[in-house]
Amino acid sequence: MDEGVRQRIYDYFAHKGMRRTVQRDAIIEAAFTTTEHYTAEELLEMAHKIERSVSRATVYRTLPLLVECGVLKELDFGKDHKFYDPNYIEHPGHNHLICTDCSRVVEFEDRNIDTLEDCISKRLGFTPTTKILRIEASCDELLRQGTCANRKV
Amino acid sequence: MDEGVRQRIYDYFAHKGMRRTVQRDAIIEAAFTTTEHYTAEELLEMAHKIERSVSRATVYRTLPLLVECGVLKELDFGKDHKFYDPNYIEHPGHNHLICTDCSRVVEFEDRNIDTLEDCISKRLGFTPTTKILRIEASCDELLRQGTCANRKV
DNA sequence: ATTTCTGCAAACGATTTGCACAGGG
DNA sequence: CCCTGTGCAAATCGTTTGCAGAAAT
Repeated sequence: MDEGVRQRIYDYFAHKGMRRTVQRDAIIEAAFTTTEHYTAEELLEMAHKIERSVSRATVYRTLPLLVECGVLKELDFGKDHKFYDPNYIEHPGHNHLICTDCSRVVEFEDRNIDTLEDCISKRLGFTPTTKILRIEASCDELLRQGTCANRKV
Repeated sequence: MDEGVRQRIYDYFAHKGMRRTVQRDAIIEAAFTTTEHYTAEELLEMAHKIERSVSRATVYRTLPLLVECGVLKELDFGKDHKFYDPNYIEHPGHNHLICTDCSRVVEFEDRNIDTLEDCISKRLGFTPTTKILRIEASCDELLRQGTCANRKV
């Protein structure tokens, strides 16, 4: 995982008078050795492989801290459970397109959308702090060829 | 409430072989006599004033039907509970800006955003079905004058 | 020694569901 | 009559929390 991120987390924890523990280390390690989105449950599973003593409670207690500290982004896909996105630090402005056919999530950035969002906010008398754009869409390839290759972009 | 909406709901219900009941009538009435967003619990409270016999279960059973039928939109503000938006039929493309200072929700439409979202989707090889844009923002007026008038736009 | 952390299991809160009865067609 | 709709209360499920012991500083 990126050492800058690790340092940022430790600094944040230290700043809050929080201690370093094997459980938290394992959770942090697990949280940033993937670029995929995950749920709390999935993170527990990943952290558990690194350190057997990690419990569900500690995962749930650590996740909000990572979000607070700005290294992890909480996502709301309209499902019952939340998702967490470790790619947020590298691509802070990225958005999500979810394929309604295969549930694949495509991340994308667009400077024009960003600018437009800022303009609209300003016009309404606000300064944006968080902008969430989620597009649900059907796969054109599936429509044309009857098969969704689930290809990486 | 709008009679076209009412008719659309009854047609949809009839089409599904569903019956008309005082409880559902009360829920529908309550759902469209406001232009505000509400939670299932709040809708129960409103429907309850119209017809005392409406129960929580029936509200929860009716809400998805109204969403399915396209007259109500389910919103995800990242809170624990869902919100429902009765303004969706009149302004299908509208988006939400949430004030982080006073929690007020401002609805807005923007043709440029719409077009841009379609273009991006196409470029990625998809056809958008649902586009959700949510902006969280701080109030400029509050910043300048130290007070947020919570004014209507 | 002092304070934060931990796992466990119980609690939580919004939503869903099984059931037996009520009521629309 | 038949079949759908209902309220109630219990169940569900992701997440949170109280607690007593464990570990970090």
